[in-house]
Amino acid sequence: MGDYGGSWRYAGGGADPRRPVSTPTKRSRREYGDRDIGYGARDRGYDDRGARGGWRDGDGLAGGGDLMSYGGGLGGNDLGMGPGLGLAGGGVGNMGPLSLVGLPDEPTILGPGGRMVGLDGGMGGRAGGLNLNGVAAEADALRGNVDVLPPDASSTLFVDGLPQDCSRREAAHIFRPFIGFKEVRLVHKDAKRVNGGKVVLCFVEFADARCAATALEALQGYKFDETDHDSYALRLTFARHPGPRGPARDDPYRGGREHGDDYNQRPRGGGRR
DNA sequence: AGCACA
Repeated sequence: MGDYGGSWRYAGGGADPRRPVSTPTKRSRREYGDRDIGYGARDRGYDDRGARGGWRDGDGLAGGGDLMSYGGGLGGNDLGMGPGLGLAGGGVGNMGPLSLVGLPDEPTILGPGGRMVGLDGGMGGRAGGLNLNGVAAEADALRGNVDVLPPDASSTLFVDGLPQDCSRREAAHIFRPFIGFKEVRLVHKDAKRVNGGKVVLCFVEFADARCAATALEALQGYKFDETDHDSYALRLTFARHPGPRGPARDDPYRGGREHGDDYNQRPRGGGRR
């Protein structure tokens, strides 16, 4: 591992100085590549509903970002790059003098700065930025893929399958960890079957459709009570009629776009602050 | 499948 960082530019003491710098970008790209983020691609593998891991990673690192909703892996890679580059930067700095001595006639090595010093300084100050940019670009590309939400996506989730004795607090507890979570509204209704008794429905409000989608994905099939007879499994869908409290005034992704969502056009100026 | 609150 160390050899990699050290040889960032001049592999093995300048064995092949002309060799272009091989950035770690490749590796990360590959990782991005086999990331399975297609929305609703598969049929609910609850097992990977390591939801837990999923949203913690992505959302936690996203930092301002509902944008990263689906990007559980993005954050990770992002972080991975950071340290790596830092090392590289350091390597360059240390190697600078050596390289100069060893290969005085290889200007390209010096890079845009034309001077080792310049390059070094540049790396120090900008390394993060540069590479972050690179990552960001890839993230953007990915995001294009991630953006795909079902036509009926909205910022409100409709949750069914909660136990009758589920409290609002209990329900909220499940959704609170997700980025963009706003509130949960429980509704007690009579079951279709007369014998059925009550059924608890739940509407969960998120900042935007993507946040909602993330939670939906993660919690789909969530077993509320593992020990129970049929072990309640949550069923989540997007609410037909996005909430009154308005899908967050700052929600640009509200509701299905390619959908004649006239009902989505309700006044959102609720003024809830 | 089952969708309420304003």
